Amino acid sequence: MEEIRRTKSHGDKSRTRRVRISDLAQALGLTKSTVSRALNGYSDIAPTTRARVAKMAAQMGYAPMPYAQAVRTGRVRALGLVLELDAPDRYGPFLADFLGGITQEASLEGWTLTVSSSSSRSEMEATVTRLLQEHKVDGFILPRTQVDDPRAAFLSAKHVPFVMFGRTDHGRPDAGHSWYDIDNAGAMRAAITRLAAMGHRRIAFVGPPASFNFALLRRDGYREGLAQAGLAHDPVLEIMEVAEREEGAEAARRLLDLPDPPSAILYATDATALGAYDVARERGLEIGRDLSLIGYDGIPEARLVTPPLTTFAVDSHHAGARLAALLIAQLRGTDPAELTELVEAPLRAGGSDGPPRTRE
Amino acid sequence: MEEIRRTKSHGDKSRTRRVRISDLAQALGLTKSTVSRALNGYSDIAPTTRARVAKMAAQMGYAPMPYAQAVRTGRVRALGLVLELDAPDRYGPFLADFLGGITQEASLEGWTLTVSSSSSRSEMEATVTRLLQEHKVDGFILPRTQVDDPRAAFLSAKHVPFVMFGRTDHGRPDAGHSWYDIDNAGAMRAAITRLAAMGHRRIAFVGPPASFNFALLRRDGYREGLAQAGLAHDPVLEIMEVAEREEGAEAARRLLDLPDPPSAILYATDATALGAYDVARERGLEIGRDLSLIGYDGIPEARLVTPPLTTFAVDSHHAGARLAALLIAQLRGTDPAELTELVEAPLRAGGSDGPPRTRE
DNA sequence: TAGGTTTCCGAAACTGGTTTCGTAAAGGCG
DNA sequence: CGCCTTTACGAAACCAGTTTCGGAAACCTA
Repeated sequence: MEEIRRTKSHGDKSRTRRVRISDLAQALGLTKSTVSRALNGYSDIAPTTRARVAKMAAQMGYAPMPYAQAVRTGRVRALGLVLELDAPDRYGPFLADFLGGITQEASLEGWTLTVSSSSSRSEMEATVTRLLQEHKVDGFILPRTQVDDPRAAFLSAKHVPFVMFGRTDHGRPDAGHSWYDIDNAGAMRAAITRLAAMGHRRIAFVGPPASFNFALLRRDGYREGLAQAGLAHDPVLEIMEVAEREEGAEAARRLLDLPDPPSAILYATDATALGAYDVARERGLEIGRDLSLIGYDGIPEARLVTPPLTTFAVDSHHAGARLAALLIAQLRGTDPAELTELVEAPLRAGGSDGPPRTRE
Repeated sequence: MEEIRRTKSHGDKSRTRRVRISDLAQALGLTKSTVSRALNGYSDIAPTTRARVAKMAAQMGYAPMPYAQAVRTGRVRALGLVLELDAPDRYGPFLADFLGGITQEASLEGWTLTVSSSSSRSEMEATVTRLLQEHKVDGFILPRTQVDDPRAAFLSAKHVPFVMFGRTDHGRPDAGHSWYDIDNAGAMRAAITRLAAMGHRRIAFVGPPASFNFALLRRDGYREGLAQAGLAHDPVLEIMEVAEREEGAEAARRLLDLPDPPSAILYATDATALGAYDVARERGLEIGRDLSLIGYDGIPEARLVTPPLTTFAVDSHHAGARLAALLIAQLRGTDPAELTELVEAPLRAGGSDGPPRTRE
């Protein structure tokens, strides 16, 4: 660390000086305390004065410096996001959209996003603690909520506002947290309903490792869909622990080699569903006729295969935007228990599903 | 906007009060000005006093509040990153690693990362301007540098420190900017050298649209590699404008249907190289024997195919970390012209390349 | 019209730091 | 040993805001 001589060179502050609240006050013939209260909506300012101040502020391009405000208020208008580096799929191709959604929404309200990362729980706690201690963020967005999420417990204990992407406990009454979630089970039910309406009677399901919360939710939706459609649940047609494209292909081979193979396969993720395309090519099966497929996620590649994969298009951008909006509302005083949103993932029909070829 | 009554409720500040510089000063029997100067390395503090202060600060867990410092210094120890939402590939699977690299390095130095996004140039300028005006960041990291990048020009004009991922002008003397880059051309040369050493004489190249800067760089590397190996450059073997897996497959078909087909194909991106696997399966070709392939990027999926794709593993995490380090160094006063780094992408050998099958 | 309220603004304290400036004490020199 | 520098710290101003408090003027009411 280099020594600092008595007179520290200050860098050239040649950029035109920004307008401060005192400049604004002087221009208006008021004191800065009045201007501050006018701008912050205090009730002891005359409406006419408030309007004058607002107008002049806009005219002079005045914008308060959040850091200076933070010294007094403790709020910096910054949202925090902690990425988990040990996430096996690196958040796939969705991270950019997700971040875009958060930042665009935050930007509209004059907030910003501070991101950090951690590769273990202890590191996460250290990171969060530092961000809070340094007053760099006002609240957190938690992606990838798990059942009984340690982050939620940690932040709750510290009375730090946060919103979760995904609910921690399903069915049970909420713990008063704020969340945004996509109806995974509902999408799977809708897929089964769709396939059953087309005439499919044996529909298989291929899902990710059961350690993922969403894997269980989607599997439950599959089973519920079968029940709704009046179809029996055959355990042979349900394969879990499938994460990669190649594993998805392997699952398809096993299913098609059954004595009574399914006519349709519902994949819990697009990435694994693409493996079925490889198998279809191997075996000369026409997807959408000989074998129907439906995926989930809406990854870009799903549109590019032939025929395009029918899937549920998760809108990461929208998720990010809503999460930001929910957190900002909470930071402005809304009760977190009121800030919950459950949305449906819309179906994006490709050509990968159709009526089963009638056996003759 | 709701009215604020005269006495604003302040939220429950029940969390134990943080130690302030004045607490520290009192505990030491010094004034806060002395403590501040001791902590910031001023030369007019006795070494013994400095040590005493440092020790007590550690003991009491004192950490200055960056926002309060910022009011006076104008520096907030925050790096800015502007994502471009219109990037066609959404930064692929690399964004999480890249962000992880930046934030981990920044965190070590006590800095944080503020990200924002834009979907057009004017939006980018507005976003950057707001971040600067609000003093939310001290400098920027620019991903995806293009030739003659408008962002660099914009920030230069405002005298805002920044580092670029990728050089703007190659060959020409630098404009005094700071950058980090991966030697694209060098990797392609190395690939050709490797294939030539294995005995390949006709090596094709499949590259992305020429509007991408890196596409041209990699193509140049291919050509240089051929020249170094003493091989002729056959324009028929060079296919550009290929971005997706399916297009990569199509390119492979065209090349293999030539009267004198190549024995090896160098793909500028892994995603497109995977298309050649589909073609090999179609035609019963054994990859690594009948057809050699080398890719570039090191995407996760490249390890999972059979045989694994030989590729150049770009280390996004490292790139992020180094960019953060370069920017922080610049913000601490180092001349940006001295802060440049060119790294090689290391080869990650799979089994997709080998000696050509001898024609008989 | 006197007396009590309200309304509305200014003055000043405050936030948590940094930096300038002044000066007492210690050290160097002849 | 006296004078001139250094050394090392304290006092106070400062940064850009917010918030508390007090009081003059305007508004009611009787």
